[in-house]
Amino acid sequence: MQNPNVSVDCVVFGFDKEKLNLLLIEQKLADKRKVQYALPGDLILEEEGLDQAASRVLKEISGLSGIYLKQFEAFGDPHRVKDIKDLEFLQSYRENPQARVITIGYLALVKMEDFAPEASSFAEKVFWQDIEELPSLAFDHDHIVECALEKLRHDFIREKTGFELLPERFTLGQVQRLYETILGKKLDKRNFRKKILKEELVTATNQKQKGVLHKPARLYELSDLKNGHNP
Amino acid sequence: MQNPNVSVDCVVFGFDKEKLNLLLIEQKLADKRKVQYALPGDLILEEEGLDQAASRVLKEISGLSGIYLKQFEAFGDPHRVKDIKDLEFLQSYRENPQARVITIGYLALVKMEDFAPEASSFAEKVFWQDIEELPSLAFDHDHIVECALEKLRHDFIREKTGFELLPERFTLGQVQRLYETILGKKLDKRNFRKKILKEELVTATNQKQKGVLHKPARLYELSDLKNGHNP
DNA sequence: TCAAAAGTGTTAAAAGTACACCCATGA
DNA sequence: TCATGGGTGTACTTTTAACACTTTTGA
Repeated sequence: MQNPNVSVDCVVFGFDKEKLNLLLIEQKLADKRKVQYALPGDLILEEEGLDQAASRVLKEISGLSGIYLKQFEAFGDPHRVKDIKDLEFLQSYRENPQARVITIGYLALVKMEDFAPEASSFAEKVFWQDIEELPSLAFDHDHIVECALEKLRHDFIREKTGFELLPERFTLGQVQRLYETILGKKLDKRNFRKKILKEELVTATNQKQKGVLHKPARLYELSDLKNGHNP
Repeated sequence: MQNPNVSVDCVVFGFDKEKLNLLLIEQKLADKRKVQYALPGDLILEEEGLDQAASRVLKEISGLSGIYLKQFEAFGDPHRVKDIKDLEFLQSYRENPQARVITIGYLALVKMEDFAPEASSFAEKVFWQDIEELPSLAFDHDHIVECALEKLRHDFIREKTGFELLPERFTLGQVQRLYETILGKKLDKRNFRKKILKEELVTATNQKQKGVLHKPARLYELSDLKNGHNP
């Protein structure tokens, strides 16, 4: 049974070696000529925890599972539903379409290639969207995404996290590009390398890249240390 | 009209020049021989935002207003209500005593002397309690308080906040004791002074303490800078 | 004259920042 | 032979951490 007043919304960022993308759904609307984009999210069930709800909802809507979602903020503006389109959508899919809903925002960051979303439930489509080119979203989802991005960058800087976005073996250049993508700014190559090697989160292997049209880079892997305590 | 599923709980820390205290209520129970302590908190109203609800609830229960409350986390374990006493309490004060409630935690830090709480609503008493000697609390409030403390310390370290806890004019020793109280550890006097003076958040006055039984300290006040953009 | 907190500098280590050239590869 | 990203070191600045003695007051 659904709780009519509390939902979760999942802000799932995907990294594809170059850009940050956001997982969005296209809502199924009665009038097929209209389109509306939104975050994957839905009401929680009476008997589940919030974290659990976030995982379930994400899976039901997009097919994605095994993603570590972290709660980041609750949104409870009484007028979160801003648009006539939002109301139409709610009328199709909610027992109490006019009930006030407080939503709990969840955040994740994944390797895009590992997750191929497939639409189901009330999602017509599910897809990755470059965050530089986001469309306007339903409800207050624009605002939720903004808050999530801020939180992501803030956390990224101080936790030594994010290596799970890289392939099993990776070059330091790839790591640097990951950091640059997420933080949205350029970093100095030599200083970056010095720092990351000192932290000993990565270990050099004897392998090198092949088939690249430049000097092949040494491949690294996660140190055992770091491999141990990922969330 | 109350929303049966969403509440706010306020974790209000008070600083009294020496110790950190927590604002607690003693719940009114039908059986007067039983006592139960809890955070000030209640269901939100259908037409109010979350921040608004937190302020209202705190005021209704404790009489305190004008406190800057910041959301820090949502708690939604389906079995948050752990105790028979909790149920008794809910039966007295809630229309749907068995409804599942998700609560949004709010955090504040104030100068204790500025706020003299007065119990009303379902609070028998409201009082400041030294956080070193907290009793066990109702629902999952122990857990909420733990999370709040962690958040408080984390934020305190990096935002240059907390000066609002000091008197209008204060000594650097007082500032240091404030930091030590909140962070829960000793700091080096010389390094602390160097740092705080460099940041230029405080300005020396020509006044000195009087009537103290040691060398009187110079008094400082907030710089105009800092006075401007407090939340 | 004593107790109690105020006040004050130096040094060493660590961390951060800026910066420019050669290298190995496949096309 | 060229375009491309890989790879490397040094000098400077800033930040942090450790540490001990003298001063002023009221009791």
